[in-house]
Amino acid sequence: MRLEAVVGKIRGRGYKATPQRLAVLRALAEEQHQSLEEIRGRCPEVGLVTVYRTLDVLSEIGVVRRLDLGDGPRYELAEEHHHHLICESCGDISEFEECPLDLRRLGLVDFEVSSHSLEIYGRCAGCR
Amino acid sequence: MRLEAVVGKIRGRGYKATPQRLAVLRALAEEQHQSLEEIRGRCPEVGLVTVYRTLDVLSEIGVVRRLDLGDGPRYELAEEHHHHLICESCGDISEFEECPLDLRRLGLVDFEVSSHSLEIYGRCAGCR
DNA sequence: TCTGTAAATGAAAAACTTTTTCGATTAGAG
DNA sequence: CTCTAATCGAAAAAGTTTTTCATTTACAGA
Repeated sequence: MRLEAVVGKIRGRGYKATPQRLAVLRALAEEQHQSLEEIRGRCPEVGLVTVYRTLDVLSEIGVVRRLDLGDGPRYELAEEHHHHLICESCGDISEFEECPLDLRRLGLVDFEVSSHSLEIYGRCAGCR
Repeated sequence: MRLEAVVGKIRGRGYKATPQRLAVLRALAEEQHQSLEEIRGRCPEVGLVTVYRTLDVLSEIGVVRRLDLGDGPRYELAEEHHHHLICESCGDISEFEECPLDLRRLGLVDFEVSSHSLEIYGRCAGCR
């Protein structure tokens, strides 16, 4: 999703497209699954509180996804659906798009699924 | 896993089976995926710091699993492999054992999988 | 383009959560 | 029964996130 489109989404929800929000968005676009400090490092001109608030707003409108991969919260642009592969040895996080999930197999008759998350833990090639 | 077996595991790793640890274990046995405060409420005689330390020890020896389901850390006895169904409306968490996952489909040639977690979010029957 | 106003910002403080420190206590091996 | 390393609890420290509030600003409407 281009920045322009996100700006439209922000305004459409009655929020303002401030320079700070754009700076955070640009920071998020540089790399997926960043911690708060990593994001901050990419837009040091934005105050800490504003980064927190911006991530809240962007999550609320569905532009950002908050992750919990075991080591504190991480954030990423919610572009395409994907999952994470986490190396427990070096901490490296990578992504994969294929979703090896067959929800029909579960037979969730009374539950209306809106999303799911899948994380795979193990040792990456480099660490083996 | 019976309490007795866990005690053996604790001692086998060089840790001591203290009354506080047993109290935390009993609290964990009462309900899955509890928050720290819920656990504390079930064993108020154990100091806060000791609960944290006990959860660390029990996680280290594989008796406890720490979860991140979006609302702060939760802990549960790592008995059988299972996943979570989270209602985004009322916050209710339930479990399911069937694992609708086919890891072979992913073709993770260089990654040695040790575990995985899967969470399904949506609206439960009662909230629809 | 200008204006008015609700929304947003930043800094400081508050509120929470988790970890560290350290002196006192205790499980459990011998 | 004794001894000692492990553990405990309370207080303090450290770290994280939220709230408060006075000031600034985006942007809709004139």
